[in-house]
Amino acid sequence: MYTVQQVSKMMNISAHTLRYYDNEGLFPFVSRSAGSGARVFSDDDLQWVYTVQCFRMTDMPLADIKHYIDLCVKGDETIAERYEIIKKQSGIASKELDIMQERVKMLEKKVDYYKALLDGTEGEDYWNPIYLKLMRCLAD
Amino acid sequence: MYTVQQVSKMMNISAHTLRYYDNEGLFPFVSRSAGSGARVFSDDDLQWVYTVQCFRMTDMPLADIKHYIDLCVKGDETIAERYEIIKKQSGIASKELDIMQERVKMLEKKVDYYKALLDGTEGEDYWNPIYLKLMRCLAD
DNA sequence: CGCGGATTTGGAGTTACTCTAAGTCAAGCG
DNA sequence: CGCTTGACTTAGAGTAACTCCAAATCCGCG
Repeated sequence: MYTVQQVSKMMNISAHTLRYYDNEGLFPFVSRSAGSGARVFSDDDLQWVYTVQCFRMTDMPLADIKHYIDLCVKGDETIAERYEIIKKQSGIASKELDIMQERVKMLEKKVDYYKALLDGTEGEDYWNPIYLKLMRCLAD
Repeated sequence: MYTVQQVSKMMNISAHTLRYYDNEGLFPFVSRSAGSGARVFSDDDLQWVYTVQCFRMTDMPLADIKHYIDLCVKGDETIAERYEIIKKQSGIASKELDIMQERVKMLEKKVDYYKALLDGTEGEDYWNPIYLKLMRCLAD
């Protein structure tokens, strides 16, 4: 069992945001401590936190995530709809990942370029080859 | 030369956002058409758009991006500071990329699991192995 | 010359945090 | 036992980055 603070550190998310998510109904099973009513996260609850993080990664709206979680709570008759949601989101995420990979590569090229400049060894122009790649990548 | 709308399609960013960025001073060299004052993007300007996208990817604040761009405009005496900014951001981006890769993998596991459920072939539990990986990944 | 379509602007609205303030509770210590 | 410290609670204000809307302007075509 974990406090908000512990989950915050473990999952790399602010305690504020965890409470906010809980208030929005994104953690349907988080219980409370007897005395002060402090949130108590179980190991299973960590799975919910991680699921929300996976969905949020690609800027899926909280309202849509809440809809998914409500479906989970409802039971087995919602499995088909949940499947569609996850499949769609997985596709979006995979595309975003490709774009992110390109951009990280670009940043690394930029680092190399500047490093060469500072060393006085006049690095090669990093723009042209990347530019072409970029246009190809975005022409879909 | 491109209009806001064309750049929007090419770079996969909304026309609204492009104007917003320009108003915030993130595109220092975008010129305007003679009559109506419409924005005119050159090929070089596309590089600025892409640079902003690379930085924004990891939620770098617009104010910080503007600072970097102001440094670029200032000239060669700011190269050392620009190098530090890009190096730092590149590191952040690379770490984020790793996290994103984990999460995309998780979503794909989830898709497989649901697909097996729907096919009636009762897929294996996807949580435990991923859970361990997650804890290892986030324990740094 | 007038109309459609795209652009401009300023400003209002929205989402998802992010923080502040005021209060509650439990543990440790003289 | 009472006090302090620190982590928790809530409601609500504030912020960043869009996101959209309304009204005005401009360009090309019939």
